[in-house]
Amino acid sequence: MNYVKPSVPKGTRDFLPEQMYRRQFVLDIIKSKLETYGYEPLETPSIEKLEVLSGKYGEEGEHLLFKILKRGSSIEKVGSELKEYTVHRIDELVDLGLRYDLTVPLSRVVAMYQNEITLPFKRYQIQPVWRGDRPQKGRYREFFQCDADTVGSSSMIADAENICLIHDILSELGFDKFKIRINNRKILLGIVEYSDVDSEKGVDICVAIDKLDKIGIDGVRKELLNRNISEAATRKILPILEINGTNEKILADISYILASSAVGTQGIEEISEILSYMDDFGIDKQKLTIDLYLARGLSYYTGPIYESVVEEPRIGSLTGGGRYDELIGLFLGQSIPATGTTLGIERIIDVMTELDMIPEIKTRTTVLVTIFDENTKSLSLRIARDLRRAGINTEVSLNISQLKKQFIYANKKQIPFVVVIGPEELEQGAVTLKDMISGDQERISQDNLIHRFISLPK
RNA sequence: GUACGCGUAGCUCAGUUGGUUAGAGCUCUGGAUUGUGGUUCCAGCGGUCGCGGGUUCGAGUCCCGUCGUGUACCCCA
Repeated sequence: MNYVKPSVPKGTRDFLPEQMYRRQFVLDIIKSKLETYGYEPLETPSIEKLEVLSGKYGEEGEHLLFKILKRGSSIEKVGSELKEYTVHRIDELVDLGLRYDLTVPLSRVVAMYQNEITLPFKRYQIQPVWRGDRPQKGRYREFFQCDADTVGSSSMIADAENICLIHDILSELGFDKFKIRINNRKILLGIVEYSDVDSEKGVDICVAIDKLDKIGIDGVRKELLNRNISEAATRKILPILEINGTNEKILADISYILASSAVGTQGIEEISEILSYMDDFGIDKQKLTIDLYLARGLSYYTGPIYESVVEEPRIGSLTGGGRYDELIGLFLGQSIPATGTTLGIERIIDVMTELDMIPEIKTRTTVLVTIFDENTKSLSLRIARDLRRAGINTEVSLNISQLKKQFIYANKKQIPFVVVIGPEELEQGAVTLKDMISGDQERISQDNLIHRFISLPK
């Protein structure tokens, strides 16, 4: 027989029940923490008009956008009427794209529903996004993100809250060796000003210095020169990357260097304001590091930026975010300040799995009610009904087979209790309850069965 | 887009300088045990060696191509 060899597209995955329990464990913690901060849920479509997505993610991001071919008559016209067809404009073939992140859809929503939304608007959103790059460790083409954003406030309290939220979530999930790296795009602008380079080269400088961790100071030097940054500018930039010490010292040093840059100075003030709020929120200072070379890729950030990393295993950042005061303006004509963070759900799950931080759950079913034969079937179903009405997660055997088979099933799924109702039990008005973990079993009255489970700890 | 690695049973893999009929563990099915799983023992099912071509008396093994997959770069969660 001919059959299709089953497979899923590159970089996508199925989540079987066992994996779903792991995901739910993580997501449940994240959701409840989000709600303690007053963030509210939002969902948006998987597909967006291309004009909404385009031009928001920089050149590289544009490249990774999944674009969707027109469908129905518009694409048939292209395919059927002509044997050969030259595409003159991309929008002849394509007018939609798959969601690339959750920030742009949020911005669109805010711009569209101004009358329904009360500012400041704090929302969270947990949905898949798509990127057309090559999968590798911790990278997929379809993956879930969780974003928490505050729209409509330029207060640094909002930024501090975001950072605090990340700290709380990572702690609650069981991470202790993580760092939150903080910087400010305004400081980076200040550095560009200070180095007397054309402002167009600013992006190149940021991309180069962002790699410090990976390629070291000499690597950055080469990278800068490769990107046609002058020797003189490079000499001014590199010493800034070597600033280290406590957060206070770093701020003092950089503010001395950038004293003549208004924007740089403002960036520094914002960071120290955030740090003071973090103190009020009771966040361990050891977890926060100011990294003057942190740039982050997305082009829409305008102010404080931050990401969190774990030392082991090396997998890149777990979360990333920042302030984007101009993005919503692209949909509105007037700017609305906003700041937010993205939690990389997949990476968090991958890391927690690797570090064995997620309890293994094979099933949430508490009890399997077996069926002995045709005569006892009805009673088994009634017992299952009673258990379910009492709120006990109950599975009932669907096939009448040897008890052995039914026990094997319970064992495989790690269902902790099995109820047997055979001819003897039927006659006595009893059931046999077996504890699959200890192996103990006892015969109890049908009335007592439910009480037995209700007294169990969940 | 660039570079490198890997494709052998459902899964994880072994397979010598190219040489008879391609192996193991796990899984699965049946039995030892017709009212009881997880341990043990016995038996069994399961392979176009990714695909196509080439070299050779002979290819799982060597060469070329192709597809899939993984890793690194770029970039990013």
